[in-house]
Amino acid sequence: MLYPFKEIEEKWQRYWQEKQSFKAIHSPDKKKFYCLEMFPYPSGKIHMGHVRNYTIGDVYSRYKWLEGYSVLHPMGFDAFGQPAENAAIKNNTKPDIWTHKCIDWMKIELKKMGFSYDWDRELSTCDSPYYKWNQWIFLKMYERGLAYRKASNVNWCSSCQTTLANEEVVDEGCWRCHTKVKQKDLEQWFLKITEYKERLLDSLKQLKDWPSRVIAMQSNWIGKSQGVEIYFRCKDSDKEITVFTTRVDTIFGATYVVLAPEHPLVKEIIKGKPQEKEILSFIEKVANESKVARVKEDVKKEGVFTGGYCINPTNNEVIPIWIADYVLMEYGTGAIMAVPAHDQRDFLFAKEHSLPMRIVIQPTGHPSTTLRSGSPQSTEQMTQSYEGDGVQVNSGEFDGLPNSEAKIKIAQWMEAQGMGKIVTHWRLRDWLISRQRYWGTPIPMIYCKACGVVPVPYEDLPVELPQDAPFTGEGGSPLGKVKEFVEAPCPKCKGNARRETDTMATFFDSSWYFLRFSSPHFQGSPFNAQEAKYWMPVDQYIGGIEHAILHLLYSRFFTKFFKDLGLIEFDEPFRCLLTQGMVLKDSEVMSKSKGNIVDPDSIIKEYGADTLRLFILFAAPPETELEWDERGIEGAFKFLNRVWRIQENLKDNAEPQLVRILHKTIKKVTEDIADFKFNTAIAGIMELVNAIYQMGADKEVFIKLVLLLSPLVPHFSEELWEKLGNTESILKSQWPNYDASLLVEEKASIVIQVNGKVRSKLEVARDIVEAELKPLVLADEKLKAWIQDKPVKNFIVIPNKLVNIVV
RNA sequence: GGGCGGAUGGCGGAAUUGGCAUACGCGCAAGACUUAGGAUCUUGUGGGGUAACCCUUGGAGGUUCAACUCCUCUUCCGCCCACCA
Repeated sequence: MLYPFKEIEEKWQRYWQEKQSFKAIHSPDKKKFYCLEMFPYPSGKIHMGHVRNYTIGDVYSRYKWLEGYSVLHPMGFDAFGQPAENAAIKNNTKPDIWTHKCIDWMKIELKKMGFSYDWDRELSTCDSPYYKWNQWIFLKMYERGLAYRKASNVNWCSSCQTTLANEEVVDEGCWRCHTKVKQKDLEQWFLKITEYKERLLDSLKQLKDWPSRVIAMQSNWIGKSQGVEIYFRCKDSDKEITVFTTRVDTIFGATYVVLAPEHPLVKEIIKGKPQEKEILSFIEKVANESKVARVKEDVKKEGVFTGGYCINPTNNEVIPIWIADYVLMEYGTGAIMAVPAHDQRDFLFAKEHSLPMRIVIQPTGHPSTTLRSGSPQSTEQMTQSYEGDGVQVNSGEFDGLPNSEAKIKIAQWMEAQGMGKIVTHWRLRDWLISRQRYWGTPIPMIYCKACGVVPVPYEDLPVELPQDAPFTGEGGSPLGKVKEFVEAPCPKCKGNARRETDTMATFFDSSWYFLRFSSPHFQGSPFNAQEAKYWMPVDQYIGGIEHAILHLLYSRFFTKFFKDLGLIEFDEPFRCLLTQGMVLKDSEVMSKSKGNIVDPDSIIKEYGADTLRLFILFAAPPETELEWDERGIEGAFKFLNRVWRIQENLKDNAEPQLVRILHKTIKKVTEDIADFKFNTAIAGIMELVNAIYQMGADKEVFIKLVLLLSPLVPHFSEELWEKLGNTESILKSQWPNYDASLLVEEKASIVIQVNGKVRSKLEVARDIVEAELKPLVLADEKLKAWIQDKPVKNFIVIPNKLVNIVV
């Protein structure tokens, strides 16, 4: 009764493997399509998120195969990283062995889903033929000054015993284990991604087929803001305080200056002042505060007066210098000019400490502005700051100008007078890649007492990761404890030297793997330029939104770097991007801690991979969250059985009406799959199946139905395809075309509205002219009651669709 | 606070971009077949009303012959960024 999914799936998985059905072939005469899903971390088990991600990519790849493209659809493993070390400690094994075992398990599960990967191109980032090129890339970056070492205050996770990039700090905690991050000084390797900031921002414009929110997130992360740096001379010394502002139009309203507590000038300013002691204790207090607490909105802005004064260069006014916790050393210059009348934080602070304020932007007469701002005429009346637009007042020669105009004029004037400088500020920081971990790519550098920092020569690559290292889980780089690794001759003077014992952040590994897939076994360079030229860029990239910033930004950075090396001619790696939604159960993310995980393997056992694929595709559009529903799985399974039974009752000839529906379905499914609307594509196929149950299908219709299903439920379709008498795989067939002439019906069903409400329907000849249609409509009995004897004011006709009679 | 995205039956979700709201599936109900049904097939299924009809896409207005779709205001939810100067 039920279709034998188990035998079918095993049979076709074996067939595809034996026939190498998904081998990507570089054929210059054919259009290529590179479909890539973000490769997984080999934890050993695939979860529903993987299943969803990879099913989407698989359907698209198979569809492209049938459309005649030469398809590259590879899979690999992002295999370096901490869990392998933790597992090594816990299970007393080696990270290498543990990881490869996990990869093997995962491959078995991926194969059980019937994904169309070219397994000959498989790669793992933890294998030296791959990470050798990480080292090569690092050396190239070093040569060009893009990799550099710097002692710096770094984010430190005491649980993972490692440094973290700013991007890896989430809510002040480690992105992996959520332990609170501390600050620590260490010599670290950085990549100068900031050198590419303008290009990374500008070429976002090229990415027309990326989700707009990913573009926005990247753009915010790069954080370009234009403004002016203003120099405030201190009153009693030759020191200068530089502040950054994006609102230079409010400069005449600056009534005090605020420094971050950590600002280097603070100590000098307060020296010898009566308040010195009090201020130092305030600074201490802020330093001990967690950043989370400091940033909390409801917390009062705290600050103290330094006793010092400085001079506003635009009007020579002497204004006090304060210190406050709401000014951050990490942003801008660590100092601000405070304009309480036009900045809400400054406003609250000024009220609290009875500091003066001055209005310099007066809302214009425009009612909406006035109403919303409350348009106070004096500072006493103000209950909040006014941050909107208006005209300049109390601003010297700039009075009367609209502030948007004044902003530019004041900036230019100040620059000309040497009071300040027009600058562009960026939020993007250089990328810290050093990790005090074992399971990663060794950074190919040697420290020699005589020669200093010496790069490992290219011919000595790879610097292999030693098999054995002590894992205690306690501080420092495990590699530092492996004597044979650490001790190395200096490449320059051949004297005794030490290797770098830190490894690279794993985001390095994943920043170029998509290029390696074009020629995964190539020996001469990270990838074969000819192959990359044919296959790249990735035509469709699919993965989770959680990688919207880091992974995608780094990959874009590396691609631009490769272009600068002359290895490729494009500078954006991913043409189209799809970010799939998460899989939820009971409206919550599936996770171990919540204990609501549904194991794909158990679903495959009970219903088969095709049913799982079909459910996941049908339950929601790919970009939205997907609510797991056991009954939905059963529905998908029932549908496949319903299709399976059709073959038992094929007729000799299909009715013309069914053929018409078939062609409509082909059109719909083609368009929907091309647009990733798998849910409606499947709904369309279900309608066709319902029509077949009504009218009965012949073999021709059934063949087309199976073809339409084949990207979605491949094993099922291959089996039916074979039963239909085909001797070759359905993959060798072609995506069906539809006959446009069959889509046009002879009759048109017209909806008739009276005053915009549907009152009747009418079957008329297609493309009937209005003159003929009108009397037919007006003769309709059902309309009589609605029209009565009222005069027809308007008679609106939408051809072949609708008539609206206005009375 | 800033940015982006949402809100449609009991549930997941459709709606050719301004033209029949609720396609398709789940669920539910009835019937057929059956020794049996948690299988299969058929039919029904937004709400109210005996009915004619009326109401319905978070809420309030507006534009239009016609609004889930466009505009204004508003409420709630999700995600990302954030004392960003």
